[in-house]
Amino acid sequence: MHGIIVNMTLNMAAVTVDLVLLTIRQGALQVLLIRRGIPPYQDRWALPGGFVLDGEDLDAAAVRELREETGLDPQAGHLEQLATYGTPGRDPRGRVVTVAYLALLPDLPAPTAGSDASGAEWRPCDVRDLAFDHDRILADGLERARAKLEYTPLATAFCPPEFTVAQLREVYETVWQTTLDPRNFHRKVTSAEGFVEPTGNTAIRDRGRPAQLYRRGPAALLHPPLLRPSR
Amino acid sequence: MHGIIVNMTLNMAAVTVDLVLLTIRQGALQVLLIRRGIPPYQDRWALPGGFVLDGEDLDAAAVRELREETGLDPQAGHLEQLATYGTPGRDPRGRVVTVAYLALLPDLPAPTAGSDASGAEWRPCDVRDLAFDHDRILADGLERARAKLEYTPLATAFCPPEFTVAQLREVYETVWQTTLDPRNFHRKVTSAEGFVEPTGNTAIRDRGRPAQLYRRGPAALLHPPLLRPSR
DNA sequence: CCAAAAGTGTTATGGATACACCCATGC
DNA sequence: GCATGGGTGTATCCATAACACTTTTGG
Repeated sequence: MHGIIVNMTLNMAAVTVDLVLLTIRQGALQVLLIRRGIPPYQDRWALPGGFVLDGEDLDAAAVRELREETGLDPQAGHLEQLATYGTPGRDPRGRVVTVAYLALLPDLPAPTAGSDASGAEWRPCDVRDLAFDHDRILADGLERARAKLEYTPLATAFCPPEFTVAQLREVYETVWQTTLDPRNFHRKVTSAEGFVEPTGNTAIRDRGRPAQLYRRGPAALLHPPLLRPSR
Repeated sequence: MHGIIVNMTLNMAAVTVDLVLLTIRQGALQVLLIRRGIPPYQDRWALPGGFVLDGEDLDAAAVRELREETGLDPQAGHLEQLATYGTPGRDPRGRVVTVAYLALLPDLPAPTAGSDASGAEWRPCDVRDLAFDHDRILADGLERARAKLEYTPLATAFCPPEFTVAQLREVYETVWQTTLDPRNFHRKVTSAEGFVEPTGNTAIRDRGRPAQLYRRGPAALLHPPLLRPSR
């Protein structure tokens, strides 16, 4: 049994979590990035992340990093494991295996308040030339987010606790880079079982008819799904 | 820079890959398991797996383990990363982070031929009480497989190079534990762009009309998808 | 009244289901 | 011919897309 432990030490790696934190700000899908202050990849943008601590679960490490970077609870949005990246040489300092997590978050009222890492910034999600293999991780996260909006109610994770159907539609339009018919969208959303629940309140508007406010419903899957056009 | 390496050593973990190898044998969905010969979990069934070698990519480690266990190329079926499990204490010997892979494989003509691990056996996929957290990993793999049959052509990964529509239907019926209308299934499969291609050959049958043989088509996604009944 | 945005009704279309029916083989 | 499984045609239903239309507000 102890022989196994000795063997293990031959194949050890540092384990990190990296976060793809997505939000919708200024009408665009944005990702939280850190400007690296030290080599390797000094002065380059990178996904926030850090080491998994001794005795810490992977999910817990992701939640901790999320809190440190945004001050948010995962409850306010959505956090899930994305994929794991461990190609030798992905980190020039040695063997580092990183477990990437994807988070969908509402636009923060306090912009990056409580942020541990000064130098964190929301950037449009079409950035390139990130540090390490973070271009690839970001691309995988974006594709996962786009796909999940189809068959889950996770678009609500981008919204504040109360939101209008139009706000929810803007989420879909922003993430998918399309336009959707407001009338048909309204019907689909309000008739999909457990997607949204009316709060009874109405939104105040500059002009036009006030909109009903909704909160996220209990459904985990959308029936029927909302499919991307042109597929 | 070297200071970082020193910090890293505080958070090192052994990294393994574990495989959820699924196939359809004797009309049932089965998973390849190993009977453990040593502690911990001696004499318990476990998913096959092993350490990621020095300088070896995660995917490469999964492919290597697949070859060692089944003698198969991933090309014969389908292999993809499933998820990563690193809860402290999941392995009593120390901190072990495992990257799980999911493979869908045709029924092997040579039963476990070329297998490195004697003691490997195909078992019905409803087994319980596996070693470590392998119950959970297997459950995640099964759910992933069931979901993927809906919107990808991966059911063909369970089939030999040439197969009939009825064989393909049996895959769906076995994985989803339902029955499907043979007539409607035939139409959906043959009309879904790029799902299957006729080879021109026909299958020899004991009785009844001979069936056309097909091979897998080039499509990566099914349009339209094949949805599970009763959702 | 007008503009603007929310929300409803209506029709046409395409996929899914259910099932009647025909086809090709072994016996 | 008969049994058996492969494969096609067709009616009905339901979700969608397109869009005319009504409602509710601010100015």
